Amino acid sequence: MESLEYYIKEYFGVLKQDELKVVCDKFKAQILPKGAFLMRQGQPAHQLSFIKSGMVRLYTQDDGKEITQWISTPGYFVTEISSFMFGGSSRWNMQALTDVDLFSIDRTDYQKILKEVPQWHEFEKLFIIKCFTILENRVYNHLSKSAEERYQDFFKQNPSLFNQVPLQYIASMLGMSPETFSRIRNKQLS
Amino acid sequence: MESLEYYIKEYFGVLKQDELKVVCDKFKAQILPKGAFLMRQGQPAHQLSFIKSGMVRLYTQDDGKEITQWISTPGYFVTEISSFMFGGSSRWNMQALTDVDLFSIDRTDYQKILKEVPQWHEFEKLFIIKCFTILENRVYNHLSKSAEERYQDFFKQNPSLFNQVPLQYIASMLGMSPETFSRIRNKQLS
DNA sequence: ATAATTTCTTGATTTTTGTCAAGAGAAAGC
DNA sequence: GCTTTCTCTTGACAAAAATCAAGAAATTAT
Repeated sequence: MESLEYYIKEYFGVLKQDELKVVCDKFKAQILPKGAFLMRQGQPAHQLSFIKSGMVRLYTQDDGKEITQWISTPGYFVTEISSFMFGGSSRWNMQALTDVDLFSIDRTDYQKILKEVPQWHEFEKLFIIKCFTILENRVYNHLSKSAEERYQDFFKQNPSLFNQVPLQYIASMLGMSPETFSRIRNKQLS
Repeated sequence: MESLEYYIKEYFGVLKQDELKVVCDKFKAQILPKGAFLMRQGQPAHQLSFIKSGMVRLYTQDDGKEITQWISTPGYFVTEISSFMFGGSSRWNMQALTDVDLFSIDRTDYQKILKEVPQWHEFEKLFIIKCFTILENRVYNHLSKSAEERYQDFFKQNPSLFNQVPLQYIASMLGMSPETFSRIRNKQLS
């Protein structure tokens, strides 16, 4: 649980120690084997999870082809926020790429946080603004950069991911075919 | 000011009438001529604006080339949220594409809203989650769709924009060259 | 109204990226 | 260990998109 406390402090700002405990206690440890689904496209997102170890892939499957939206790694939170907050159905699948250790909270418990930590809305707000800003940069990358530049930028920021997950998923997430990814990769190595 | 009240209700949820007044009164009418800048890349974003009429382009200029991130239209809010909320410098320029009628609020006044409308953090949170969700879809479009599909989707949702602003800006914002945009457009018309 | 500037289109060409197919390599299952 | 399955690479080719250049069209300024 220590890691969760650490990251909640990091992402959500400085809570009082007792508040931090209130929040963390609502998260429950959860273990999922490789291949298991945390969430299914078209169904409601009933939980928010913090990844303690392992990796989770967010992807959509539309008329056959799969698009990997994101790969979540230890130390990050993961959910389909629109569905989790407003109800409605999730736009993507969330599947464990490896065995995964999580701390998860369901919608009901999540809503109880507010009763005990009045500032919670503010923390959420600040957290989501940061996420929003990162996404804006991601859009910018697609407007201004070639596949090769997107590869390089992402590799610089996440070198370790490249030997932990199937590269085709990283390719998809960066908006290129596996073949293009492979060729760029080859060029970089030599 | 009626339109501002209407949209604040629409975006930020149902406030009490007196709270709504508190919020709206902090926004000041502002008129900018075509070509004027609301904000400059590299400088702090000191205001949040609601567009009453006219259009505003958000763009970056890096090593010569210009990337249009977004074109904001009447009924929407516009700022560089990271800079506005956290300080630091704005990632893009905001320039009036036409004469523009705004209601604007500066950071100082914005922060005062909280003192008078305790729920404001929550409204902001919900608002930003919606924006975040829209951005996620925009990323998805770049991962999964061709230039032509992005054109068609955007045209369906914003047909009126196409005869109101220079098309090269729309092209950039959709992640394609003006020439590609022009050819797709030609194909659609015939 | 005319001139100057900006924007848009079009063609020719190059570059980038995707697709298809086959095989090599790695990982998982038995 | 061996087999099966999944993943990655490579080549040949096709398609998509960018670039360059020139001219047409539209807008703005004078």
